[in-house]
Amino acid sequence: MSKPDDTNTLYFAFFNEVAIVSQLSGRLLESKLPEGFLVSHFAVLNHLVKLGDGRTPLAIARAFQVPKATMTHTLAGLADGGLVRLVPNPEDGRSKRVMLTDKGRRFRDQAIARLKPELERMAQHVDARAIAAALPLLAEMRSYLDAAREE
Amino acid sequence: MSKPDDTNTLYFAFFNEVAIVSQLSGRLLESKLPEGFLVSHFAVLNHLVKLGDGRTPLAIARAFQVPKATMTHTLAGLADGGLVRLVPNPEDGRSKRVMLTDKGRRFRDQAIARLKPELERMAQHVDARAIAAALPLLAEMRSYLDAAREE
DNA sequence: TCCATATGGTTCGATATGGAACTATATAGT
DNA sequence: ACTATATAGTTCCATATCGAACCATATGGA
Repeated sequence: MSKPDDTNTLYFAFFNEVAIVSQLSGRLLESKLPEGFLVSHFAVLNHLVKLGDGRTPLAIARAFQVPKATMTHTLAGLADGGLVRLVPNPEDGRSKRVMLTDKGRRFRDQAIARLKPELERMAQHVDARAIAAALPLLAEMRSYLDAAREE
Repeated sequence: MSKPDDTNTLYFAFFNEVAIVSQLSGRLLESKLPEGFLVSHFAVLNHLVKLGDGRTPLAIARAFQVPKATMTHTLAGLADGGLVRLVPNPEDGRSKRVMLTDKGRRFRDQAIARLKPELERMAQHVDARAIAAALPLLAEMRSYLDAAREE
């Protein structure tokens, strides 16, 4: 039961914190990756490991809510490094499928290994249960923003 | 009491959601700003309105956790648009103070006004109380990451 | 007072980002 | 079959980002 202005302030504060956490966590992760690799590279590899490869560039772009031009570039970087292979999609001549290479899997595993101590330290300061509790809200907000975007 | 691997997964999921919400909210805000203005511009103006102007570029950079080179550029954009003025800092010859202009205040007010309907719709789908409940966690995570960064 | 070092800010350069225009293929309607 | 439209992906371009090197001023010894 707050006044509208307070509500605005609340949402602004929320988005502000989200932006800063995103900023800082990205930098932290990047500092653990080999020179020249970005969060986006890791995120895509991780996505493919977790959900399976063979997805199309567009599907991946949508999963991360980035423009497809951005994903083209990210995938090119991964392909340059031999971490994924782009193969034609037999089911659709316009499209491609993104396949993980062994090197890509190893890269992802190594990044996680290098991050592990960091996360363990983090878990001692920021309670995992609180993280778990906040996840549904973030997912809800994501899905709302995603829907709002297309209107 | 979960296994370490699950904990890793949890934190990754959290940061992933945070990154996407940051991405989407930024785009949404930007779509309400005049051509050529970015979230970073709005964020700085809002910061100055809320906490008072006269701060130094470096102080603002730290508040948003961006490199100082980035803030130099953001402030240059704002100054170009006449939304802030950069004046010498009488207390420190190396430094400057960032002053809001009337135009800057109006710009910020208008952006908020244009965003208002959006936020009201949002509040009907994503409960303000959940937002309020999640804020402390985000702040805690921010502050942890911030501290971890400097080690 | 001088020097060493630290700090605020800018410049430079290399790269990521994302919108718009484009190409190629697919699908739907006639 | 033919045309119109939609969709996957790339290319192009303008701009944001950020690390590193740099300049100017400040501060703290000796």
